[in-house]
Amino acid sequence: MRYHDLDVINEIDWGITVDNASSKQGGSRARLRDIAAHAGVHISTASRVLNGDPRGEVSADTTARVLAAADTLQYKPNSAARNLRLRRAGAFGLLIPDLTHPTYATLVRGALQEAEGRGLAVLITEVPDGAAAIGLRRLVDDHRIDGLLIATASDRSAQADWFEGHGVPTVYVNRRAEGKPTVTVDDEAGAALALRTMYDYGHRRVGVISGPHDVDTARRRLDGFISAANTLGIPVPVESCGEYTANGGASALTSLMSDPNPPTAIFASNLMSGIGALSRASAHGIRIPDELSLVVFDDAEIADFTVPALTRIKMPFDELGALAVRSLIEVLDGRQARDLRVETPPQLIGGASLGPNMNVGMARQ
Amino acid sequence: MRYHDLDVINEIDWGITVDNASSKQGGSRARLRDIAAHAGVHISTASRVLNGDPRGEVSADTTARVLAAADTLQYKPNSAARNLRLRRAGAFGLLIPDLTHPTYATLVRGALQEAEGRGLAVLITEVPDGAAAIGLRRLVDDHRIDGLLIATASDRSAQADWFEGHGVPTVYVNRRAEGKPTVTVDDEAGAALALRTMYDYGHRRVGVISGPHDVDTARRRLDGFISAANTLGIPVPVESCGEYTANGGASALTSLMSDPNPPTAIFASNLMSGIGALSRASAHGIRIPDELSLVVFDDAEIADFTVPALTRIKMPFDELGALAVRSLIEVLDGRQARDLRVETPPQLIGGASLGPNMNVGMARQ
DNA sequence: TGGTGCTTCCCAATCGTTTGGGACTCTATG
DNA sequence: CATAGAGTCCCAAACGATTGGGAAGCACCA
Repeated sequence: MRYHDLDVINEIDWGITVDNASSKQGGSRARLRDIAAHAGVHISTASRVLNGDPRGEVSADTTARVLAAADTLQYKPNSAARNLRLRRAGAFGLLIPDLTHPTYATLVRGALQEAEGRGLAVLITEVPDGAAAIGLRRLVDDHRIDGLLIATASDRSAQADWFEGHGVPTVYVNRRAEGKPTVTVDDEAGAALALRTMYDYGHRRVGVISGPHDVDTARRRLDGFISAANTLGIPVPVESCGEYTANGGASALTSLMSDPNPPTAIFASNLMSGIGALSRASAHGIRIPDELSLVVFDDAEIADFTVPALTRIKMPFDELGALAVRSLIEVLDGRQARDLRVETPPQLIGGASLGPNMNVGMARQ
Repeated sequence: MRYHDLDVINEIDWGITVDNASSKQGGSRARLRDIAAHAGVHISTASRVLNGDPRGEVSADTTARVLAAADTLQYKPNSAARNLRLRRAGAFGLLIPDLTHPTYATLVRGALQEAEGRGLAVLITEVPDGAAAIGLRRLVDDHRIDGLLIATASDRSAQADWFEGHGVPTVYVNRRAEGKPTVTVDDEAGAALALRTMYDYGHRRVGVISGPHDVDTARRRLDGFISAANTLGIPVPVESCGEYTANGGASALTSLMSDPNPPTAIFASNLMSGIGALSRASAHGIRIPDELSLVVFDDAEIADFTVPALTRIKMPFDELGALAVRSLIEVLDGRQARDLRVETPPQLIGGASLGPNMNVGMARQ
């Protein structure tokens, strides 16, 4: 009876007067029937020209008339009707672990824009790592989404099983997953860029604040960092496993700097842990970048306003979101898209947390 | 032909084999028809019991049978079909200016949770202030949303006209608007809390970094701050109009501190401008909180990891999002909801950027 | 017997599209 | 002149739900 009784809904009635009697410009939207009448053709013919039917057996003349009618009447197909007939939803789900993280926000932005351009809706759902995605399940149950973008890097998000069990086409975003379509950025290259930049500044003893080992991005960033170090022939970086959180970064920094032979530069493999590390360094009275250089993975406006501003690696997460949408579309089209990667190279953003290695003795170690 | 040709779509075919012949547990979902058959009643009867039809003329026995059938077959109504019949979308649009701002993320989170609990979808759209909401317009054109939540505080977002012209029920979130349903938090109380706290710490000469005057929240926070100052009988705060951005906050701080008689405490009326101010203070060599206290409006994880951590006013933005959804539902139900306000009081979060006024001479001014 | 009133359920139209299967009009060809 | 084959377009059945309007069954009463 009332709108909000969604499970008990019978009638809805708000302002929008629906003029049933072949209304043209009247209160309501033009239906296909209207434009068919206006063009003097059958409704199915109208549908065919509007959809570019593959049979393509409608004359140029009628095509023009229908198009003109659709234009003057400002016809917009009713997506509910179309979706019903087509047995689809015209929407994707997008699962992210945390809305407040700027990195995910950027990804979401990219996905939204790409989807918008294709007339697709994106239903965003926030599901903290380890939590059950009940809201998302409901979306699936209600046939509200055709496919799912899972942008959670953690292996321990048990979501996947349920959705696969229900036959929801899925693309994994920002992580690799065995035998499943994935979309990633070049995390290895980003981490390698961080290391090479540190190297160029004379740092030879470097540390890395890694993320949890059950998080795919954390593994790949660590790999990229270490193998770049190997390539340049500097000692294996000392690692401390953070939690991809500010607190994790903070305690990781303490841990790294309590080494008898501490690093002169540290790479934090995500933004929040980098911010936490910066904060903790300040608490320890470690001056950055004079005594310790810091480079963080990920970029956000905030990084320009820490003290000092963070030197950072900017990854194309907006493109990642967009590519994810395209990839899911391909999956839905039946094309087996596998591991896609955004090829836009990582970008070093200046900041002021990276400086030359002052510890000359170390430089030649 | 292919999924992505949304304007040219004819057929869709991915894995999900649809078993047309009265499938029960078969590949596809159970339809209403299936549970009707299973319960041995007509489809309309099934619909009536499942929806709690107001006519209420179905016997207890059949009711039980239908319910049982729906349970065993795990019936979930097809939302496209229901929406078509009901001439609605079962979804709201949510317009926010910037996804990466944690404040909006919190609001979004609250709205999502509330909507999820009611079986509603929320389509989030990011529209920077001053930009055209083309994506959102498309959602309206496609009948994809029943109503709209506009969470942009800026007056100069010209969106509203178009949507009102198209008869889209709208609720304004986080701002007041003449003659329109709005939902807000108690910005005045938050700002007043900031001032009273500063006062308690002995500050008498205070400054405020305000937001743009054409932004409603900025006006209300400034009002709350100033009138609290009046109440306590301390001089009218010096104001500098920022831009609600870090850069704006930074230059506002410079401006305030270049006063011959600078404030001993500053209130930044949003998070980013506060962070910008903090950064700039550091650049000026102003020690916080020893030489200058800083209290910011809004809360986010990041505020705990600036140096020093920010003393801040936390507002219930998640509740705001939830209330906004409820308000829009009321509007759709025809009830004229006007200016709602989340009554949860603002909360002061410690941090370390507020300290006692060291400038004793000023304290008694 | 026939009429009235309840209770309980079924019928069928409808929401707005898409699409396989004809039906009709030409023109070309044997 | 009959027939075939294009070229166009219309018909009608879906997609899966909701709902006003009966219809059937039964009890009651005159």
